[in-house]
Amino acid sequence: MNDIAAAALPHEDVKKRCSTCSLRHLCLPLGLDQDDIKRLDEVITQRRKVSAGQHLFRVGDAFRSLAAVRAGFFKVYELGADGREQVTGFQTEGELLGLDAISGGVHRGNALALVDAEVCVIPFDRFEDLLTGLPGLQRRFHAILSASIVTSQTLMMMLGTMRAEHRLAAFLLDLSTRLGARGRSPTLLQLPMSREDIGNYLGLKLETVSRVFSQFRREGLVAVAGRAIEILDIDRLRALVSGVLRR
Amino acid sequence: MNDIAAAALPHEDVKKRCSTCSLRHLCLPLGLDQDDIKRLDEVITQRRKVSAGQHLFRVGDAFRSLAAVRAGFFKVYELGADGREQVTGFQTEGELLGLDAISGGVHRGNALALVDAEVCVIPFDRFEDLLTGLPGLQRRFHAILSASIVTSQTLMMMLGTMRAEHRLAAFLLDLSTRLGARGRSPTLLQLPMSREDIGNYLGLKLETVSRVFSQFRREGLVAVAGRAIEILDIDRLRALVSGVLRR
DNA sequence: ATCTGACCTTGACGAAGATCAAAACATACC
DNA sequence: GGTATGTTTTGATCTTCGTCAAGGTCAGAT
Repeated sequence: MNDIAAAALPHEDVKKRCSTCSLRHLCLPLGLDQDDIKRLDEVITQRRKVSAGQHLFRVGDAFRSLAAVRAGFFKVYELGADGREQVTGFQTEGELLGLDAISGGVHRGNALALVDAEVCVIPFDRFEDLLTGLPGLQRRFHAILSASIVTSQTLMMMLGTMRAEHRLAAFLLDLSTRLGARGRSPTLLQLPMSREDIGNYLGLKLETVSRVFSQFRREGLVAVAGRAIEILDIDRLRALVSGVLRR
Repeated sequence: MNDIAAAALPHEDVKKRCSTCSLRHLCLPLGLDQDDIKRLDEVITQRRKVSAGQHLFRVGDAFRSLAAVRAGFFKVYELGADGREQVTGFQTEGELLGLDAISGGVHRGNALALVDAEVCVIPFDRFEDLLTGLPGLQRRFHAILSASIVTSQTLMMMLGTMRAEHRLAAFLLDLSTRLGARGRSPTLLQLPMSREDIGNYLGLKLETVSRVFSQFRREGLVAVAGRAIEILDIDRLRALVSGVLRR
């Protein structure tokens, strides 16, 4: 292979650019102009595949890069002093992993691929350097960090004030919205996580999650077939979350 | 008054600079060199007093500035669709308010002064401009945002997995640490918030908070006199949180 | 085809914490 | 001082969810 051939971008690489990525309206590049995205392309050059059941990172791993989910689904969870597990989030396409490790330089959670997944690697040092020259990207990054705080607070609200049925309803609606924004069906959900993972995320036991699913099924809110969930009455689910329906 | 006199900084203003602020080792300036802090001083020029019982901002207020708590104590809380309240945090000296409003441009929570308080106003546009020229400050700001995510996740863990006594113990220890870092007694706590606020923060009812306080008192962990709390056995409190003491 | 293991559902029971109620206590205001 | 008002403590009871246990379903391995 001669130099010119080596310099030419193989087909693979073209697809790996933010500029042409199908997720660019959801991910980091949202709202940036073409020039800024080109600069991003120079920094985000690496992709990494993570098979289902594999960890992308674990607690204590040194933090060098953020990861943007390109495909698949991750769960991020922490282990308490005595082994209690708390799932802090489920991340999918266009969402960032590792934000909590920026302070401290060490990963605080474990990121496990629930299905075969792929992430774009964002070397953080180079990324921070890039930010100083690109005010648009800086604003976008701060917005992402801030949105991540908002997400946590919403979950805190759920854990602190809601009953089991409200939590599960809110969970399904959130998932529905996020999948819808990614061009998937907002009513036909193929859950990548187990009842136990859901319960852990919502502060419930898996039996309770299962019971509430059954209750929703009896009430005609959803159809349940294992991890395949169909939302049948989204308005009533919404009413449940906003507390209009007390029972 | 002549020009020179006008240009000279009145005594008041000298005290209002980050460079000389007694909280600079806790607040935004942490880890910055003198030159960077001087640049901060140019942007953070305004202070605002907030009396006990007053709001610094409310849900829906336009977001223009972050606020750094200079003195006093705030509670930040959100109201759910049906009026459920969830306290998302208690902020004191050196801590920032309004981070969750960066994305969205609108405040997500209500910030209420629990005692007479004062904040330094950080106009966000000018602050973001400043960041692009000061990599050190940028790193510090990202660390603060990231740390805020970590704090939320810690609380999520508490709400999701811990029992009432563990939550209250963790709350007291957190407060003790933060007050200690601010040169106050880490064992003699004067709580600025009501039992209801504490309960709301921890996902408990005020009666439960009161009962757990009484239980701790009977067990010799703390002395309780209304809102004045003395931690008597910090080691046992710590053991409780880390799950060593199951009962 | 059947065995195996992981995951899900359902039931019975118990415990933690919420709710309801009343009294004690503190604080500010006449 | 005495009264009104808000906060905290404590008790009795009820609800929700967790725990324990058994059985069912499904996919992949043998």
